[in-house]
Amino acid sequence: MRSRRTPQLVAVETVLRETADHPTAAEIHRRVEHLLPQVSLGTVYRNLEKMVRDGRAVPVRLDGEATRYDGTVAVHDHFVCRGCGGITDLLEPMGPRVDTAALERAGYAVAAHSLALYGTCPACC
Amino acid sequence: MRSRRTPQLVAVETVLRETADHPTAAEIHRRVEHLLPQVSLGTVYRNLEKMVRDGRAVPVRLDGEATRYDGTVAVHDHFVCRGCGGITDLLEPMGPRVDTAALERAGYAVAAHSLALYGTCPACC
DNA sequence: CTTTCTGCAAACTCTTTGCACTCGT
DNA sequence: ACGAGTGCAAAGAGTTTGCAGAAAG
Repeated sequence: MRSRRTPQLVAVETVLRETADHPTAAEIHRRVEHLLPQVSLGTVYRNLEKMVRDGRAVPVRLDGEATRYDGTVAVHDHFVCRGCGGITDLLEPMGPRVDTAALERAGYAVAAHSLALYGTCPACC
Repeated sequence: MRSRRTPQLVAVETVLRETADHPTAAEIHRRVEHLLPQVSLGTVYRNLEKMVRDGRAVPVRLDGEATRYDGTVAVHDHFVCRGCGGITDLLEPMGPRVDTAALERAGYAVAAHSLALYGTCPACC
């Protein structure tokens, strides 16, 4: 037996898949309670952790806030609007180009990166 | 009276200025205790916070770890080695180029960014 | 049936804060 | 001497974990 598809796991997956924002564990818990009233926060954390391990969710850590979870699994960056607080996924081809040529030339092997851009989004003028 | 130059503040500044690594508040506390044996962790936090407000230190948040503090105040990025765990400041001209042209064209105003690169440093081959 | 998963609550880590006292200026 | 700063210890926020019972396969 490897992994069980419990209603709690399904509910967390559903919530994360059906949202465009980047909810924290507490926010996900609140939304899951809608479907499964007695779900515990600990279980939400355990299922999020499992989804991250399985590559079905991505934890996003910004500033001094709690960890947020992203259902968009493809490699991408984030834009954080200082006006509305919204977090936008930056996927290709809109995403920024990160050029690490100088670094690689110096002997660093770059395997991944984590990039958040801060500023004002079009809606916040 | 605006701001006092207490021995505790001076000690935190000294520790942060004289280190190349990126210590956490707890590590800074341990090193400061060397100079001022009875310093409290709360005071270290308060002085770090003050230095950050004054632009004399930069908080660095990576992964799931505690906040680290960087005495290098110039805008720069970080490289985190998965081999040795070391964190390297990436200053010009070695730092990566982040090209946000596509984003700006779409109406986003980018004011700042936070970028960490992960991989293997030259020393860890 | 077995083993993973759950709910609950306590524990843990990191950080902040209230209070009375201290000490720069 | 006055108020910013300090030590201490308690409180907060976020996250993890031990345990006994529930339930998926």
